[in-house]
Amino acid sequence: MDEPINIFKALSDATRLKIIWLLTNMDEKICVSEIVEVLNEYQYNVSRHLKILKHAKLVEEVKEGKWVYYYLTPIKNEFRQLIQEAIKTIPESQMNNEIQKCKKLLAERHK
Amino acid sequence: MDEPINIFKALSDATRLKIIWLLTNMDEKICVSEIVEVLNEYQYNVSRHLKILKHAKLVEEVKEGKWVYYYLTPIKNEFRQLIQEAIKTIPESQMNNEIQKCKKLLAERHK
DNA sequence: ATTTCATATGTACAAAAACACATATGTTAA
DNA sequence: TTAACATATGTGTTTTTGTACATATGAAAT
Repeated sequence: MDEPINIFKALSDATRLKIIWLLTNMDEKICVSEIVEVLNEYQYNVSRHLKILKHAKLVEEVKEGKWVYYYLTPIKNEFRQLIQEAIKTIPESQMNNEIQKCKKLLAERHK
Repeated sequence: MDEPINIFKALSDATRLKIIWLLTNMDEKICVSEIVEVLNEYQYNVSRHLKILKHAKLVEEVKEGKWVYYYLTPIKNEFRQLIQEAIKTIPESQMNNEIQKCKKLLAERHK
């Protein structure tokens, strides 16, 4: 019962849900400063929210030089699977311009 | 974005998740006093939690004499559908004895 | 009509969560 | 080695959420 509650709690905040939504839809790992820019949120808040998501085992991190990249924890149970699918159904339109912003950022990154 | 957040928030409390879990697994409408007895929670707390679930549009109510029965709001979108399925995967074992208690109660009701 | 039962809610308080500012840590670049 | 950058965290404050007690409302039973 605790695992689902922690997951629901982690997803019940706009910033955190947006982060998960981004990771889900970008299908790529994203670093803190990119999230900060895309969501237009303070860096310290993003870091704190990421910590909560990590604690709920929704994301994991990998350090590369100065950057810390976050990505969705690989799915290992049906509950997580269904939650992920539910998040996928949240339409892009509800993310306003965040998604375009993020796409642009990631595109530049690959140059 | 708000609808999913409200749903996640509604489900991120043990009492509320248990109520939804019961309604999901009993597949029957349940009245407040039954929930109170099964979950061994104060009546006023159960009422308040039900109000939050109603506000998140997860449940609806129907009044029958002295009793108010609550039931899952009929599913009308994919998001809700997937969330419901996710809740279904939460194993009975994690509900301790609540489920047996509830089955007993409902059985007696039909006599 | 009064009591009893089922449910809801006002109010006060406590606990938890979110936020802001400053600052620390660690890494790369100059 | 110093400066600049990326990220994390300590601390204080505000906001939100959950809980408890008392009480209100409304329906059924006596």
